[in-house]
Amino acid sequence: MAADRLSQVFAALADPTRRDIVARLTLGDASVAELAQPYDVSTQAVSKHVKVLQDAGLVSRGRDAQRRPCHLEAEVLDLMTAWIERYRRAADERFRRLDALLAQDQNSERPEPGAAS
Amino acid sequence: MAADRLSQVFAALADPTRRDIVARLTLGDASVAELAQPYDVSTQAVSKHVKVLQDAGLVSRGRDAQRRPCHLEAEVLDLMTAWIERYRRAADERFRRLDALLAQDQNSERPEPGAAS
DNA sequence: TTCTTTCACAACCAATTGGTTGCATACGAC
DNA sequence: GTCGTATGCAACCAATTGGTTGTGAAAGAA
Repeated sequence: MAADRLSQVFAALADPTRRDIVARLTLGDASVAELAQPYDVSTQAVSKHVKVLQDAGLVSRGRDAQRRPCHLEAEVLDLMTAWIERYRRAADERFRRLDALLAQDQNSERPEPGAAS
Repeated sequence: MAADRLSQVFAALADPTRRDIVARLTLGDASVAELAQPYDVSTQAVSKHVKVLQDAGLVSRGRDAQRRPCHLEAEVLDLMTAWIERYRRAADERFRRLDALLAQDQNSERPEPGAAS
C-alpha cells in the first residue's frame, strides 16, 4: 500500500475495467451502482475498483443522500503525462544525436536530410 | 498474456524498477547485466523485468556477441499519451461546460446540473 | 576441445490481485 | 422506531506477480 503515487496511477490504469470507469466518469459523476451497470460483476467488485482509483487519487467521492458519487480528478493524469513526456523526449534527443553522429560518419557518402520530426 | 497492448504498457510501467530501466535506456542501450548493476537483485529478476517491457513492446533486443543489448522503443509511449490526453481533454471540456452552466445558473435559476447522462 | 560470460527457461515460493459472499453501516422513506 | 437502498468491510479463493535457485544454451577466449 506504500507504493509511490506514480506507480499507483499506472497500476490503476493497467486494468481495462478501471480505464473504462475513468472514461465513463469523464461524462459525469456516477455512483458505484451506476458504474457497475454495464458490467456483469458485482457492485462490490466495482467498489473495489473505485477504491483503487481513489487510492491513486484519480477519483474522489461525494455524498448525496445514500449515494456517494464518484468524481474524476483529472489533474492526476498530468503526473503520468509528465513522466512519459520526460523520457519520451530524452529518448528522442538521444536518437537525434545518434542520427547526427551517423550522418557525420557517412558525411562523404550520404548527406543527411533533416529527418528530425 | 492476452491482455491488450495498452494494459501491458500501463502494467509494465507500474513498477518503479521497470520505470527506472526505461529511464536508464533513454541514455543508451544496455545489457541485462549492466541494467542489473545498480540493484541488489539477481540478473534473472532483471531479465524478467526486461521480458515484461519486451512483451509490452517498450524494449527490443539486439545481439552483440554474447550480449543482447536492450533498446528502448519510445514510440509505444505515444499509445499511453494518446489515451491519457483523450480523457484528460474530455474531462476538461466537461468541467468547462459545467462551469458555464453554473455561471448561467447564477444568472437565472437552477436547471439540475447532474442530469447530463 | 574446454572454460567463461551472458542470458533464457523451468520450477518453486511468498505476496498481491480480482473476484466472490456475507454482514454491518449510513441515509432517507415509512 | 422499522424497512429498503447504497455502500463499505472482512473473509475467503483462484490466478497472477516478483522474487529465488538451478540448469543449460550461445558465443567468444584459452
